[in-house]
Amino acid sequence: MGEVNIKKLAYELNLSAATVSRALRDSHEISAETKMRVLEMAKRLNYEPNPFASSLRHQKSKTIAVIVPEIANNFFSLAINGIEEVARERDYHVLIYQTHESSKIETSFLMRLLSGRVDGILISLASEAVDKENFKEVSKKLPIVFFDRVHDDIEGVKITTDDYDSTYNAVQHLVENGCKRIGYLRALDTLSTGKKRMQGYLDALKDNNFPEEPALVMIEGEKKDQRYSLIKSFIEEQKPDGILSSIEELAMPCYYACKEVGLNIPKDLKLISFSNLTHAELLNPSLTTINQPAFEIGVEAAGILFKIFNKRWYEFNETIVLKSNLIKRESTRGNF
Amino acid sequence: MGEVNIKKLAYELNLSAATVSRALRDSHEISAETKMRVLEMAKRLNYEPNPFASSLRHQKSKTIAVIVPEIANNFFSLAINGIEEVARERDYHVLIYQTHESSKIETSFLMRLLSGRVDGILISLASEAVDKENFKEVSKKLPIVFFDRVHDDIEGVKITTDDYDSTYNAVQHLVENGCKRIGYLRALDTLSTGKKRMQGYLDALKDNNFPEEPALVMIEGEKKDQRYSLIKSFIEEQKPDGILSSIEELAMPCYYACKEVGLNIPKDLKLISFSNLTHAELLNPSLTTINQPAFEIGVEAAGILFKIFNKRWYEFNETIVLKSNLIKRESTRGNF
DNA sequence: TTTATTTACGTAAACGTTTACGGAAAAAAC
DNA sequence: GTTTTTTCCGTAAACGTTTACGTAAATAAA
Repeated sequence: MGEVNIKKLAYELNLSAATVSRALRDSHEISAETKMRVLEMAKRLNYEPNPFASSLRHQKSKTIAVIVPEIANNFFSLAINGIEEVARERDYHVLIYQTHESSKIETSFLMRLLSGRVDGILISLASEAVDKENFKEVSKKLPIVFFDRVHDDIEGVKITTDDYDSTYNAVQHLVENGCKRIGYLRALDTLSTGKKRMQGYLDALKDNNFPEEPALVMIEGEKKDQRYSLIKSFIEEQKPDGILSSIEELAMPCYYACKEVGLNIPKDLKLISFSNLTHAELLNPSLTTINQPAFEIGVEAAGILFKIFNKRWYEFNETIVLKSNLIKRESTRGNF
Repeated sequence: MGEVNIKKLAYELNLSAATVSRALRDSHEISAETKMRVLEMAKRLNYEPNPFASSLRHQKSKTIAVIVPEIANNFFSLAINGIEEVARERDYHVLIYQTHESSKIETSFLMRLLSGRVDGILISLASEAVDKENFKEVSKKLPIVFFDRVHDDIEGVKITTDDYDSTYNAVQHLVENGCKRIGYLRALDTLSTGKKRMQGYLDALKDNNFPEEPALVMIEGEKKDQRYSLIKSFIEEQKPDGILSSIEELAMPCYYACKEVGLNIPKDLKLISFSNLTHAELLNPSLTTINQPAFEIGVEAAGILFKIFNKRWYEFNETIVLKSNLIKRESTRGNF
């Protein structure tokens, strides 16, 4: 720990600790000359205030927590990027936690954060079913902002994208390009994020007078290593001519599966997916994506959290919806 | 802040705060029965110890800082993933900071961390020239572990990959596949990480009796938005038949540039790059990569930091070198 | 001149936790 | 039965910072 503290400064300057403290915080009850002296000495001795003493006294930490399912994910790492930038501007610190989609881990993080270690939480929910009571408990004591992965049953401030419109428009795009059997790779189905994406898909089908066909919706199993084989048999059995994937992680295996099965994208099968892959353009074929403004979501989420800090936060209950971009590329090109 | 603290617990239990504290830490001088009572009450009242009070008292934070150039980067996000997992196992918290390659920001973070906010630092250096004195200053007070982006002139514990061998072998691979003019996209040249990569390239050329040709080394400019045009003119003017890129960010523009210029990868130009792209396999053509074990680097770096916590850390001065993988794919396939 | 106000600083308590020290009671040793 | 040891708990101080309160001196108002 830094050995130079306020007492040391005070001693060197022949002042009281109180005066030094006030001088450092530019209090009006300290003379300009004294302030000068204190500032200089502080600089000379490389004084850094002890954050724990401050936090203990102030009951605030100048720290926020970010809880996400995974860090190593194009969407979340971009969102964290945005969050970090906003936090840095305000001299806040960012703690980071990943749940690996486990609501048990998620809950344990939340409970630990009730200690006051952070002034607020930014969270993107794990896909596992959540305990709503928990969030009520936490949000009574701490401002929480939910982003992207949200749940309708949990009250609070939320930043999302236009999930329903995104899938609706994506299906529309597939229909326009001649798809007759549009499969949906479903994920996040415990969250409203997932439900809305699903609903957009369903409604678009209905509006195009497509028959209802539950088998065309592939539901992800428990284990990630089954994804590939699941998708492969889905393609072989259901023979879709278009696939809309609700997450990037399910779209990539489609490439491999199609190669394996001998299907050409987009000639035999058109593919479109939510994705924040930087180089979707360079894939073979380039992937038509629903691109979420991940960085902006992070900026927005952090921004609103700081707004909340300055007001009585429980008055907030809005949901901010940012628009995703449908970027049309080769994987959905041409008609059959 | 959590309203229930040790004093409250003590009051409810008719005990002193000291006894409660000791009971919670399972001290031997508290009877089994009292411990039970305390634990129960703590659970019932949802007691969470105030971390700032503890930290203030203990002079340690149970927190580590991770400083990286960018979070939204395949390599760094994976490394952070590894770090977070190790930290979680030990009930440590992870603060995250990004420098955007600016050594000024980097320094400012380091200085702020001297306050004792963290028990140790994991850092991957910004590519801008660094002030070594700064690090000496910091590392006198705080354990630092450097990973991947390291600097020989800065003493300390380091986790790197076999940068020299990686580029050496990559060049060898290009030579074996018939390349005669092998260009190098240089980056990180202020760091030993970059220097070693460069040296591996140079030595491999020499060992293959290639003439020295400085023009074949493209040096990155200041601005990132110039990358594409720089690379394009590099390819047009130097007409390399093989390119080795020292970072992923310089390899991707090659794809676009080749398309623009009308060169076929790998027929006209073979490409190989350091990269942690998850789906390098799916690029068009799939990219031959030098894949760094990013996750493991994170795990290793965090692991050694925790080892240091338990010993007198300034006795450590090792460099741990993990092996990268050369994954051969289409972008270097075939002979001319 | 007297009184009121302002300026500039010091004293001491508080934030919540931990721990050195002390001590009463119980248990063990003599 | 006395002494020593052990068990179990309380008191109080400390970590470094902040701030309510107090106050002496300087200035302004009367």
